[in-house]
Order: sequence, then structure tokens, then C-alpha cells
Amino acid sequence: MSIKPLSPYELRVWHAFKLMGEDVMGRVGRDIAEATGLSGPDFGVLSRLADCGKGEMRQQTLAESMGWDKSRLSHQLTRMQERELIERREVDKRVVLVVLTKHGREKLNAARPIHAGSVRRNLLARLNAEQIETIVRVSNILGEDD
Amino acid sequence: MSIKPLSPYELRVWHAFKLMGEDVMGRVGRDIAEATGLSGPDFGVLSRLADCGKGEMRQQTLAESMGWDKSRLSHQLTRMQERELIERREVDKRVVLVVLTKHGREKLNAARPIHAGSVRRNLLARLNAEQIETIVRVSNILGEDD
DNA sequence: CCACGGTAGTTGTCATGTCAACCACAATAG
DNA sequence: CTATTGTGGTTGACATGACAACTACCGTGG
Repeated sequence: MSIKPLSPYELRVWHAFKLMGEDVMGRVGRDIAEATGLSGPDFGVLSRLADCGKGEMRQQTLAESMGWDKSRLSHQLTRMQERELIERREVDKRVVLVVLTKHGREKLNAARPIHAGSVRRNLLARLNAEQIETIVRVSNILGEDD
Repeated sequence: MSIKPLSPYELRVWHAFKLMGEDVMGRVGRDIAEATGLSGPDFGVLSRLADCGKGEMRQQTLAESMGWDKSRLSHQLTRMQERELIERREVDKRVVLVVLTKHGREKLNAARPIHAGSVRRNLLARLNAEQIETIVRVSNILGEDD
């Protein structure tokens, strides 16, 4: 039994949806990178660490809290470790604590206001309250496993 | 003059926004890849070619129509050329036509229903008309240059 | 006719992501 | 006490993306 192709309207929706994310994320990422040298993912990891874990967190927990694959996080951390943004503290061969370094915390603090400004400029300030509410609701719906 | 940090609510919005896109795009991409071996970008290029250009299009035009950098497209096309999904036809040292191959068209046709199904399952069918309208409107707003 | 500026494409390099294979060890079943 | 299984993490290989440097050449101004 064949599946109907997407209608022009459905296609428009799909393209709109696709563009939306890439676009905004790109701008915010570039703003942060330009001002601080941190990439989007760098900033994501650092702020999770600071906010959820008071500066240290177990690797697996960190991965889950970001919706990342363990491998992805491992690679990312290796890169960040080389730049001394974080440290790995091996409690046990199966328990690794990820720890914010002094340098990492400084970078993070420098990046936060840039990030806040950019998110407001590129996202929050452009939408009205109702649209923002819808975004949040839609994100929750789409995030469900199913 | 200092910038206020994002409020918890603002943060929630930001995270919701970030997740939304990655999530859905990931699922649709995996569905297509699993069924046909085409990646998301592969599929994007092929369908643009077929829909906008009747199977052939100038490289630069193609890039613009997808909001891609010329370099990104060039790399992507090189990979696709190796797999015989497209051909490059050099009209002139500065004009390259990208052409769908027979094989590319077959793959595209095989992928279309998968794509349609996946987009419906992971996006369209989960939202009501109003939410979809908002998505489109928001995408337009956020896409503006500013 | 010539110099030159702009446009189209390619290439290299590096950061990021995905996937699968692998390693180490704790806990548990037998 | 083994053997097995599950969990946490690393690694290698490869696809993708961003960015800058480079090539080539058309068109225009002089």
C-alpha cells in the first residue's frame, strides 16, 4: 500500500522546520565562538557542568542530561581536555568524573552574557509570548519517544 | 553595561528549541538512511535537483536554494558523485551543471515515500493545525536577516 | 587590447557526529 | 568460585560542516 507524497503545504512546513533550527543555532554559535573561542558544543558542556553538577558530574550522567551518545561526549571531552577546559578524574575504570577547570570556568563566565544576549536577539525577542509557549509545547511533544 | 543572565524560563525555552530540531531531523534522517542508504543531505540535494531543476541545476543556484555554502555543496557533490548519485557537467570553467543520474533518480524515488512517512510520523501527525501554522510563521520570522 | 575585479568552484584542514568494535569491571546466576 | 551479562567508557574509521586560501575565467573600464 503506497504512501501519498508530501503535499506542497506539507513540504513547506518541513522546510520551514528544518531551516529554523539550523539558522538560529548557527547564529548563536557564531556569536559565542567569535567572542570567546568556544564552540556551541563546548558551551553546552561547560554550562551543563556548572548548572547541573556544581562543576563536576559523572560522564554518563552528563551525556544523558544533554541527550548525547556516550561516544559523542567522549570525543568532545577529549578535545576539551586538550584545551584545558575540563579534566577527567577517573574514580574507577567505570566511573569518570568530569570536572570544570579554572580556565573552563573563566571561559564559561565570559561566554554566558554573550550567549544570553545572542539567544535574546536571535530568538526570544523576535517572538511573542504565545509563540514561545507553542515552541515549548511542541518541543515536548516532538521529544516524546513513541 | 552588563547583560542579565537568562532566566530559568528563558533557559527552558532555549533548551526546548535546541532539542526540537536535532531530535526530529535525526529520526527522519535515520529512517531514510536505514531504508535506502541515503543520508539526510543526500536526500536534500536529490530532491532539490528533481523538484526545482527538473533533474539538473547549476551548482551555485542549487547551493542558494538550499541555503548552503558553495564549499559545503562542492564537498557533498564530490561524495555523491563517487556513489554515482549525480554527475557534474562542466559547461564552462565557471558554470557547472549538476545532473541527476539514473541511479540517483531511482534512489530518490525509493526514498520519497519513506521520507513522507517519516515526516508525517515524526512531525506533522503529532501537531495540530494551529501549532503547525505557528511553526511556519516562527520559522519565517527567525529566518529574517536582521 | 590589457589590467583587474568579481564570481564560480575546488581544495585542504580541522572540528564535529555517528557507528561499531572493543576493553574493563561489577554484579549476578549457576 | 567461575561464566555471563550489563554498564561505562574509549577508540578508529568515516561522513559531515565551516572556513580560508587558491584557481580560473568572464566582463568591464581604460
